[in-house]
Amino acid sequence: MPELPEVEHTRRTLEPHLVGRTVVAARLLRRDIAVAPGDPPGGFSRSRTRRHDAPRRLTRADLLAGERIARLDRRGKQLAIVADSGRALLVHLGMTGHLAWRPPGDRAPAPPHVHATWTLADARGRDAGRLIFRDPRRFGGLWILRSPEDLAARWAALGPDALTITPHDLAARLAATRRPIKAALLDQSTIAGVGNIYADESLFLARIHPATPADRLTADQVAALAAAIRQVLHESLDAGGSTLRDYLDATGRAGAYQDAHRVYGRAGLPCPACGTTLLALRLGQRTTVACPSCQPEPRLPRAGGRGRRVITRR
DNA sequence: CTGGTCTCCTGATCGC
DNA sequence: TGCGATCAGGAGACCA
Repeated sequence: MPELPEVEHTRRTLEPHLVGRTVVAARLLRRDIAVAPGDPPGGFSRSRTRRHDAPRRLTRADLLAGERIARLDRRGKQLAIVADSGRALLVHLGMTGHLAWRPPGDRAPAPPHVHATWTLADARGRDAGRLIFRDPRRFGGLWILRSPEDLAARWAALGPDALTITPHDLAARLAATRRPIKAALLDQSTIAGVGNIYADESLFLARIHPATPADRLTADQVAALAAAIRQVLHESLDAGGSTLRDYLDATGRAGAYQDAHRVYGRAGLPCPACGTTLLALRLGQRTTVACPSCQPEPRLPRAGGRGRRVITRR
């Protein structure tokens, strides 16, 4: 669900309620949403072949119980809750994950699919509410990190953050791959934070066809794309993110950027720039919407004289 | 190595 | 109204 703007907006709405607070109790209601050091890659329950591996035991401190929260960091779509001790919890929201802060004395019944909760206290030990992690579809999860080095190691696998991407950095990443630009943008090791919505929105603004091989973009196109990515992400952040179905920030408010989408979810409707009917394509297993007029198909030399269609119309 | 496909899971929506 | 098929904002595993 959430891409960079939604995660960053969650971070900002969570920050005043978490930083400086102490976790007095943590509850993990489903062990299989947490990944600890020593668990198989991706989590003990997330790999079919290793499904039956025994989970490692978790300590109270692994879930930050007894720890004071120093700050909230974000890289791409990942949010890190970092304690004074250097321990951290890395949160992936996946498609339907949600972090919510509930005030002290909140009596609302717990919704279904809550997988973890943290009880907070302020510096004087008074009740400071609770943090709740909910994720119906369970594509998200928690990564337990025991040191700043653990966090640095995980983030080393991510590309540069999309919110501040420069043409220079983007060009370097894109030159290394022949995949369609849309697929490259969705790969978090290329650039961190762009998902299906903002990939389509950025490519439209930059007037680039989503099937264009990444290494064939001109310098001008890469510069336009970097600017478009930053623009779209900032616009969305200013609007509190996009709420298609599930997304709410940490205080329960929906975003408004879905009303400003130029192409995402608008196949069959007129292009906002030229009026041509927007087309839906299937690219990298993901629905992709583009304007056939504003984003013309790249002219490619046919390797060996045999053309191969990269795009399938739906 | 690279890049394409499958899969994990729940729930909303649509067509019949 | 009921029911099955299809589709979702992500990303790791697996395969050629």
